[in-house]
Amino acid sequence: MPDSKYSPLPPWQRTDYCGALRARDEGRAVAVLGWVAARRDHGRLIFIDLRDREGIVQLVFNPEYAAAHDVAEKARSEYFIAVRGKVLRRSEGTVNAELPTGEIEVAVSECEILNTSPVPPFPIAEGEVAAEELRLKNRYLDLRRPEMLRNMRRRHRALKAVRDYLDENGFIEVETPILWKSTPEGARDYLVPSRVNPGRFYALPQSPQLLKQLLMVSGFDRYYQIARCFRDEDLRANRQPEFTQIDLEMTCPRPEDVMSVAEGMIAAAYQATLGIDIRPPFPRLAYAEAMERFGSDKPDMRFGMELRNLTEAFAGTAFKVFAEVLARGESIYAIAVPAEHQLSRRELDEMAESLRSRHGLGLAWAKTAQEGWQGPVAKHIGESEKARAAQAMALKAGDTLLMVAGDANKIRPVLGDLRLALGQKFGLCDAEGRSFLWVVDFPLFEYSAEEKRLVSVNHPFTAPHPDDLERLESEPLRVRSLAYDMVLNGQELGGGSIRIHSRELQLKVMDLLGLTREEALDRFGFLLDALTYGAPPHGGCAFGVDRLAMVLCGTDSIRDVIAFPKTQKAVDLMSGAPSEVSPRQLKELGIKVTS
RNA sequence: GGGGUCGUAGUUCAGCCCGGUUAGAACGCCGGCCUGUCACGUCGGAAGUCGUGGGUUCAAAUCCCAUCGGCCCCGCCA
Repeated sequence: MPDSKYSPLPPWQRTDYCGALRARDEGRAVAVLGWVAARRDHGRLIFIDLRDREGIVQLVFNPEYAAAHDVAEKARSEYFIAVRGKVLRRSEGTVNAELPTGEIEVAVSECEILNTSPVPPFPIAEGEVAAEELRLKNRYLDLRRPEMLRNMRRRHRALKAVRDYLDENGFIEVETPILWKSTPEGARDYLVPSRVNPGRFYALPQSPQLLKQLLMVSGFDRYYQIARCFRDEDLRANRQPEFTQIDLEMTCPRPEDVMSVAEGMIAAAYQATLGIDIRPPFPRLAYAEAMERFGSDKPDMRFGMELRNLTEAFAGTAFKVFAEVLARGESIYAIAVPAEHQLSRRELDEMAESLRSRHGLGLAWAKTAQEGWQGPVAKHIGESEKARAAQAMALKAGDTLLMVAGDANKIRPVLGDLRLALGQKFGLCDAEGRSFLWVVDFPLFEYSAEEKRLVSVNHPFTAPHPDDLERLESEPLRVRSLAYDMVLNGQELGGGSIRIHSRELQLKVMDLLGLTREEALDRFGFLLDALTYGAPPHGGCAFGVDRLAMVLCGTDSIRDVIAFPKTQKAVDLMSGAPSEVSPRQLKELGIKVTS
């Protein structure tokens, strides 16, 4: 008698998923197949909780069916078994209200073990979380856990909704190459050697940016793709070397048109996954205002504690530290911690020390009270300045004022980080809160001190704001772009821009970025040529699928929404990738490994 | 490249500061008993390279150094 374990075909087909059985199925003869989640052996009566992707159902093995009962005695956790039996309504008092299937059970008449299992390296159950290293080494088991299955299904639902939405709005899904051209600007590329062209390399795309622009030149009018993107940079809790973007592009849109499509898309994803009704349009906030009020281009607006500019309030101050900064034409910004959230002297000192060591900035703090300001700097600050500051900040007695002096572009982000840290510390961020917004009017360029040249804030193909075109050469740093980022709770979900569709303007921007004509033609000649052939105005956006899935699943780790993620050292613990390859493979590729 | 943190039965963790008994607990696992459990119960049992290497010491899970790995962060991510 051959062991059923070796038969590639199950003895019978399932009629129902375990987790889908309900009281309405009472009396039906059913067949279910699944994994043993738990076994309770009462000697004569045996109960097995059988799990499949839809949930758990209780099986009852009665000694009357001796053969099935014998098999059940041998069954262990995570064995894969097939049973046939009858759905029975549970008697009064044995109903399990915790389970969706708890009103019924399957009385088993036939049972076969289709495969056995060693004791799993960690429990496969709701609410049990093992060390992540173990989970990643045994990812196929980790994915058996209901939470992970739920996350992956929610991700699927979101993408399905996005696809349906974009299809309904006339977008055509087009696949673009994974093996493509290295365009060294931005993140490091993953390179793939070409055997047929020794010494040459493909690059995996950091995004399909240029390809989708070319599709607009081709006349697709509206394109989208669920695109895998690759960036060889260090990993973070929300960053993997390969990730997925919803990439879309349209012909002749205004920024509002792209934003409106994106809002509808996100709303569709929320509706499909969580049944939550998101109501666009989202507020628009200019970059300059975001920096001024929140010290961030992706502000978390679930709470206040906004930055205020106190430069005016301290004009003519006798406080030396501030006076020196003001003399240099720099600024003083502050945030006020409301009286209901008190910081200890020690916490304030630690905060100051952290600012000093990480940014070389001093923190001037003062606690306000009826009898005046308290703190190390209080006595150096004049009463009229205090009054002006109090008015500017709308201070109440008991508030703590945190002030930083220096170059506005440097200190505002520092205060912005401080604001976020305090918001977290005091639990001001409502976990259920959803604060969507668009940040618009980004600058086109910023100055890179490291490279001593202008660099693109977004990417080199972003169109300048038409109102600022005449400043392009004279004051490039004051030119805004037609770019927009969607921000949710302080995290960038996606962003995009209207692109440059004129060869001349594109060459001018590349020139300002320090690219020579030759370099521009060498790297981007195909794009520049394409633009000459009646390229229509176009623009679009890209959204991070993984980050969206994180938000929808309520997790802080991107690895919880990716089936087979990599560790912080970019290793796949399950397969061992990246691994060494044979000398023969290397030789064929003309590659010599030197380290 | 840098900073922080964790690594002890299959699992989750305690023990580490202040070195000294046979390294403990819970869950899981194995065996016996058990016909209404669902975290079944009950009786018994097995189970450890204290990440690895070196050093200090009469003696190291414990102190020191190095190293490997997981995680978080800075740099990096147009």
